[in-house]
Amino acid sequence: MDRPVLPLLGSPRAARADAVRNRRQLLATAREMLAEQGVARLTMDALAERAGLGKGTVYRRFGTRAGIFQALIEDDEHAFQERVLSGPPPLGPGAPALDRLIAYGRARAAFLIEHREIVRAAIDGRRPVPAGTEMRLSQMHIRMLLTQIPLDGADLDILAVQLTAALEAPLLLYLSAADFTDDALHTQERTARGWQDLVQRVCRRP
Amino acid sequence: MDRPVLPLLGSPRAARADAVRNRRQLLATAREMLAEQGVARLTMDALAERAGLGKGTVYRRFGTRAGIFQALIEDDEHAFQERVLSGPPPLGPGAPALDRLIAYGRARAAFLIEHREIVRAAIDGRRPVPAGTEMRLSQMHIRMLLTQIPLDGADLDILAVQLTAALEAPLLLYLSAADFTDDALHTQERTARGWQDLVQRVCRRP
DNA sequence: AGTGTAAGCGGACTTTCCCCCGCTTAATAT
DNA sequence: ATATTAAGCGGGGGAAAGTCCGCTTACACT
Repeated sequence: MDRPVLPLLGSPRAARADAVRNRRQLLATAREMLAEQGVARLTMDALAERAGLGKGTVYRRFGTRAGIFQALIEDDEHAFQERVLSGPPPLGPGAPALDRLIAYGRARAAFLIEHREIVRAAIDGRRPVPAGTEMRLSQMHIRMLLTQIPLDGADLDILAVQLTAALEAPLLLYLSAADFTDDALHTQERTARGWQDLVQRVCRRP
Repeated sequence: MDRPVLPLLGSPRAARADAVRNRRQLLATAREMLAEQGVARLTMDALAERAGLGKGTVYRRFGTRAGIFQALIEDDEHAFQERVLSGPPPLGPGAPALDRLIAYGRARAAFLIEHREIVRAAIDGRRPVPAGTEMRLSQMHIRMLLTQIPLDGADLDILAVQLTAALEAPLLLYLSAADFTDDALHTQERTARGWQDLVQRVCRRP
């Protein structure tokens, strides 16, 4: 019997059990090594060996070294998105869109500072401002909120990209600089205030 | 190009002739290889060999692989900054600050698209080099223009960082995506319009 | 259960980045 | 001119990223 030529959308194939297991194992091991030895010691070879797997498997699962850190962040990001999508206002639904936008910036700044070690490692090897998938979620959320605010004649797609970058830029700049330790909270707060000021300016009517 | 070192405050020493010569030689060779063989073939070893110099010299001059691309951009950037600082209005001095800001965004977008190949290579770099120098100039200029616009109670440093990132984000996002070729001008124009809209919103009075 | 097959796995191999450090040389002082 | 010295130079080498491809195995369909 001929097998279906095109699998229907969303069912290309179930992920194999060993693949899922190995992915989990690698992420867990990566977190251990990160906590114990810091970012620098987390090499692909060391990770593979400590996880008891082959190097090829690490690459199959994450593609690049930066991919590991992105995966780690996305992992944590799930809980964060949960709060954003269905938590209490003003972050979650129920508050005016502008308030949610401001709250989102504040929460996002806190999130990035809280995970600064991993974030730093993730941007260390890749794109400066737009940093992969994590940013895509931010962008989508911001765009969604923007649709609920009257902004005559604005290009929402561009505006969402601009605002997402504007939100993260001060933090990424800070994290890119070497030796951040003490004034993290100060940067976080200043970023949050700057964000609030920016979106209020952008969204107010003339 | 001469090194952009500030000779003002107690210059410790003049740059050595051979150092300057080698730097020029390396940049020229890098441009050749870039044009002939594309980005991927431009390795530190290959560059050194073709330039007839040692690997150590390449590393000494540019620090990292990404540093080469940054140096190439800065080279071109010099002419650009010339126009910005002392060219005709509205880009150069003489026009209202808001108009200059808008003109700057448009010119910057054109510049980045024009040099898209190199910019892309610089983005792909592995590690942050001395600093994102290219961006710093943008930031300083934008901040300078902002001081000439009444913006009550804004944190100018943060705002400059935010706007710089907002300006470049759409372009960098586009350049990060693989296979850009045809719709470059479209992206450029859309970015320029988006920038104009953004700064007008930010700078208008309530 | 048996079987076909696509996906996953592993680890040796290649590439290339970046560091190191003894030797050389240009700029300056005597 | 000669001596001094700090900066520059070179290329070997370690280390880690990323690739390749034959072997293995989980899953789906009889």
